[in-house]
Amino acid sequence: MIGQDTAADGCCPGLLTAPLDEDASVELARVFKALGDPVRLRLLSMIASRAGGEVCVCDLTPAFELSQPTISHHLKLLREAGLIASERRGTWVYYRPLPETTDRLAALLTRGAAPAPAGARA
Amino acid sequence: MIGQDTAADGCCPGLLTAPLDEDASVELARVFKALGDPVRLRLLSMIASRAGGEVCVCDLTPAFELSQPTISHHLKLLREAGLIASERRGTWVYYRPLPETTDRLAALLTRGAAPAPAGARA
DNA sequence: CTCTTGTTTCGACATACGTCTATGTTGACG
DNA sequence: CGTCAACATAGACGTATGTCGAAACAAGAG
Repeated sequence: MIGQDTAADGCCPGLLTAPLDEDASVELARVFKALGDPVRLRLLSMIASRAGGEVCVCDLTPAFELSQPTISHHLKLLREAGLIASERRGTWVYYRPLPETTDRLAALLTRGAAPAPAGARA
Repeated sequence: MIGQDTAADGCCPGLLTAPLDEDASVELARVFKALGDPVRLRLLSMIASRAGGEVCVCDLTPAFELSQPTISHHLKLLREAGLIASERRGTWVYYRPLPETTDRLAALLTRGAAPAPAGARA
């Protein structure tokens, strides 16, 4: 839901080398804003550290002193930012990381990155 | 102003491999929150693209359709997040990037980074 | 079908955030 | 000293965000 298909993305040259297009800044800010909360940061971290497997909400909730709806709300924001994905299996919902998005951010924040040389838009 | 000297930082193992300490998440969220606004993202981008030199506010303000105090406010947030630094020279104030912070973020978002193998704290 | 458990959605509310105008502060120049 | 220009700060205002409790939804068990 970020910029996987927005052609005017300007994602690749990196944030630190070119002045960053206005549309791109809006898209990008959406993702950074999703990371701009301690709870969401910890949630993402907990989910991503299980790089192969998934985590169900029932495992995440007790780690915080917050109500279950609040955790669910934060997970929704992370999902809408394209940072995680969810899948329901039986009674439980399992969350897993979407590394492409964090990879993209890491590349953007890396100096002189220019990660995708030729039109590697996919 | 982020975590250059907070010992309980946990900055190094990377966000995606270990569950991320609670204090660290607060510090880190502060930086991401600073990036979670299109205007600040563009400001940082404009400043960082002058990697060697500086930019004065008078060059930044006209690029946006916002009042000068608003730009000043955003610059202050970026400064408090440790992403940029400012220096007054005569009438003008020049801003320059602080790459250490963005480097740190990039490392945190990189999978399997683990840049500091053994207890390389500081 | 009903009941129980896990999860999401819905309103409501307090606080934080982005923006503005007005005012201060700092330095250059007569 | 007075005035002007560049930035910063202060206060105000509307909107967004984080949180909750209550209710709705989904799926398995009896």
